[in-house]
Amino acid sequence: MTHMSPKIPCKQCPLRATGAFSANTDSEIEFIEHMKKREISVGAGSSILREGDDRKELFTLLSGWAFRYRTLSDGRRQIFNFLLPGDFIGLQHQLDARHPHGVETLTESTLCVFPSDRLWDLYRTHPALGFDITWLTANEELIVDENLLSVGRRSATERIAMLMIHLYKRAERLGMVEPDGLRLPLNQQHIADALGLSLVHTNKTLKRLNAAGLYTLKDGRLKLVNPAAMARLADYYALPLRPRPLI
Amino acid sequence: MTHMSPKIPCKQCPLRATGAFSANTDSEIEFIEHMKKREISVGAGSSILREGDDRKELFTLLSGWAFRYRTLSDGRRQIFNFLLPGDFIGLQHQLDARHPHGVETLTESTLCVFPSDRLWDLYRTHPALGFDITWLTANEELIVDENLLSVGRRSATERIAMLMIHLYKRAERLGMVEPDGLRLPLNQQHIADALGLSLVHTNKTLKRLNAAGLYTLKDGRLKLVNPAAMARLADYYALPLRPRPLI
DNA sequence: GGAGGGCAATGTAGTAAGACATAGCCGCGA
DNA sequence: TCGCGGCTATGTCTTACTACATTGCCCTCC
Repeated sequence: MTHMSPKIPCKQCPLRATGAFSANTDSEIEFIEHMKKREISVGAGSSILREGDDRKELFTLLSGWAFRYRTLSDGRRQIFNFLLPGDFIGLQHQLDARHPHGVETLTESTLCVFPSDRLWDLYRTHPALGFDITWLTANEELIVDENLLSVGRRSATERIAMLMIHLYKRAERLGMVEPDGLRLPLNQQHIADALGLSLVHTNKTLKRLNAAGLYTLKDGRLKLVNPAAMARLADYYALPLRPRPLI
Repeated sequence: MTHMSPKIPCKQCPLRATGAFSANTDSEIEFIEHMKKREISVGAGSSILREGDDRKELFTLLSGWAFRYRTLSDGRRQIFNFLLPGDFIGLQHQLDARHPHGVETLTESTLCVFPSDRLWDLYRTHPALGFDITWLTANEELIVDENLLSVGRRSATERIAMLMIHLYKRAERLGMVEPDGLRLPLNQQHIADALGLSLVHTNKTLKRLNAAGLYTLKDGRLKLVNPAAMARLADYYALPLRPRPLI
């Protein structure tokens, strides 16, 4: 399932070509490339990190979709966030001997793997990269805040509208939206677990939103028919599009 | 309401005396002290940051309680987290021109104020402090994750149990628990807004937990009668007690 | 071609939680 | 001493959401 891939040189990183990420100096990119231990490719539904793991590694999702979650001891699961290319994984690990959450892929994915014991070197020799890592962490927190607002205070309909528009915008920025829509690899159980809803209620609410003509979903391709109405429904406020760091 | 206080030298910071925080070198403490622009004291219910603010400042809560929240345009409010002494405020601001959330005090509080344009200097000249800031950010995210798990997947009873034990443990670590219990400056509306519940339902659930003998709350003093039962109810997992950074 | 698994759709019934209204308590200030 | 505002308490009614059960569709695998 998991296997090593030939290591793509960071200088030719396909993500950097999208324009969504901020530039780095040659020295910084060399450092990242040197720190990058290997690259792995995994299938859909693979576990990258398990809850309670003590693996000391950091990852950058290079391609594919994944999600971060945690389960209660009786099996109830909450998805914290969905991960898209460029997202950084594993920092929480610094806080505890074990990983507080799990990470699982939704599609075939490739990931860059970094040993976490090089992290301190990174801060010491390239403070700008250290700053970038803080940025990425703060950004992740911002998204979780937003999800908490959804789950805590939005209705089921609003939550789904919010999730759709939010994922759509994030993917759009990475150039993942194609003419026939966005390939959305979530099933209804994922949506339910991300939004704190039951599977059945998610299904019914999705149908209602669909019947209202707000979106179409054919063969896993999502199209927002009326993004403005969707955004209004969700009380969505878009952050300005600025290049973001990439490690 | 807000007024400047005489600046406490960081070396004699009362928080450092609690033992809950990790040590810093003299040079680091000098840098922090130099970066600290001023100190402010505010009353209970003061707004430190408003949603949408464009103030470019960072804060450390030196004493008192506060909370971080956001409101939807129709007024529904979600509290993301409660802030205790030592918590760092304002980093999200780096991501956008405006502050995505508000911060309000629950008690009289004092805060250290740092200009955010010194932040880059901090990373450059004291990488270990940069690392600490990442740590604090990741830690905040961890707590929000936990809250999202509560609001998304725990029952009302479990949510309240979780909130109580979580706040209790955090406060305990800072030496804020006194023989007659912990001074808890939240009202039921705060609890409701943090847990995604209505005020009425919060009230009834509190009463039930109280009747079950799990806690007592007299004159704002919280005591956990049976912390183990509370923890079991909440499926609570405590992070190991390690010293944490302080800026 | 049939069995089986993963997923969406739908009906029914039950319940946890919300909405609304009201009342009591307490501290505070005029 | 009275009224007022902030907070907790409680009752009743409603509903959004969950739990459970079933059906149907589309794959894939033998």
